Amino acid sequence: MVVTRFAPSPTGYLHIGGLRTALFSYLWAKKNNGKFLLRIEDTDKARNSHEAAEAIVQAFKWLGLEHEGEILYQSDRDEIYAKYIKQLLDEGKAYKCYMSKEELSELRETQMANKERTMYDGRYRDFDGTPPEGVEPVIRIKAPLSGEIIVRDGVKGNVSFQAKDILDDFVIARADGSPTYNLVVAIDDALMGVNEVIRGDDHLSNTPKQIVVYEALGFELPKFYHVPMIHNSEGKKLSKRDGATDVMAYKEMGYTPEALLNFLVRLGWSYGDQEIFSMEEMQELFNPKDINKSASIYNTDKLDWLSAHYIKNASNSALAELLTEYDLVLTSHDKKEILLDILKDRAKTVKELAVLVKEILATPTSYDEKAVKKAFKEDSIAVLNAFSAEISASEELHLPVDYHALMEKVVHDMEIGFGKIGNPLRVALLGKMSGPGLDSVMAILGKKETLLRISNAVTALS
RNA sequence: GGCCCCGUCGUCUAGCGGUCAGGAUCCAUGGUUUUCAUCCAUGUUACAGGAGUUCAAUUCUCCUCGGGGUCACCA
Repeated sequence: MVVTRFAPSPTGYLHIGGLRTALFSYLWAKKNNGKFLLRIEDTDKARNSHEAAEAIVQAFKWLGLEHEGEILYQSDRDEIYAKYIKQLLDEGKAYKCYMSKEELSELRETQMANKERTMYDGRYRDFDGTPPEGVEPVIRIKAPLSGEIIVRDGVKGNVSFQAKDILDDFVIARADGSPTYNLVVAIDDALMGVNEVIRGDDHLSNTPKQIVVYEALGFELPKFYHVPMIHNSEGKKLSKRDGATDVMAYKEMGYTPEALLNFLVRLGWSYGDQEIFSMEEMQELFNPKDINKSASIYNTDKLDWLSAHYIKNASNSALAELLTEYDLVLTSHDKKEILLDILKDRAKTVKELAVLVKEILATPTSYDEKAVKKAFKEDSIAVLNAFSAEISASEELHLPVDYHALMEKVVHDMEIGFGKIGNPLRVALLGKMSGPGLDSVMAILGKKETLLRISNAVTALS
């Protein structure tokens, strides 16, 4: 069984990059009928992690991603870590180091002055004398100091590190006894049964250290997949400074989960030439072996296109449901079907759709100056009045075709081009030059409102 | 700086020794439309550079260059 996890450190909200690795992990678990777990990495107790976890859960909920079981908090697991620290100590695989912070930084300075790699020198590795007074020891693990560590990575291939280049006896427990990251990830992943780790490739260089922990503890190594970073337009790691990185901001902007997820799944992953993926297809087709090796730049052009695509292809009832978020409760009285039919291929986001709906439903209170200038010629008032008269005289006006017939009649009777009625009528009905088909607009507005808008315009623009 | 990763159109990507280097997006043009949007069609734009290996390299190897990540008693 494939068990994956998402293990954010609590930064307050779910980040767009975090969401992508979460999505990859989720999809891979689902594809294999496995489990997708959630763990909060809050060994730093200063932060309010439960609030952050709540924000993450909210975002997952919006997106329809579900994690299995309870959320694990590392801050609740001190005894577990303590137990393993003790085990390593007892087995002689870790030891207490009494080096003070001052001594440590002194060592670093010397090493830097000599242009050497800064590393712990192992001075307490085999210490059995009397510890110095007044120093609370940290606990360091005995790391191999020579040889090779190979990270077998499903994305990058086998990456080999030389122990002498990167390792030293790193700290696994601070002076206050609290465990450090490289220890707890290994322990938690092992204990949670996580056997496929999908995470950002900024963790690749940490992986050898975690392998040291896995091996010291006798745990089986998971399969690693290190997915490339998402960069900003400057080519740097995407950060909070880069604008909309909070996933929930996309909800605010009017994007739907299906659009956002589809956008994200194609960032760094591909399946031939396919661009559109439903949630079902993602679960069916996703495979981490197809993840790209290189970083990608965050650019939301395609998100807009996808979002427009999904709105265009959504059912009217689904759209109406989405619109309730914008205080729009459409009833059949608003000719909901016609309204959404003509508007849904004009909006990139639900938010835009809401604006378009409101614009049509609201009686214009002003007329765009340029549009008036362009659309209103000498005979425009006469044409509008003639059209008005036709409407008033008609009993059965329901469908767009009914109104269209009247427009054609006026065009024919007055021997004018279609533009002669279309342009001024558009300004009268909508206050501007652009918009959906007028016959549909009038069918939505109904006879009474149509007449009102025409007479308003005639009065205002005569 | 050490170590590690990466390098195909502006962007997301396909490619896994022989392709007119494909798709999508963006942009531009044309068509459809009374307008705008949609839609359709067309077009511009890419293998970072240099050595090898090979009959043949975008593809394999090495070097250079460029970008990124990481080097904590942060995660």
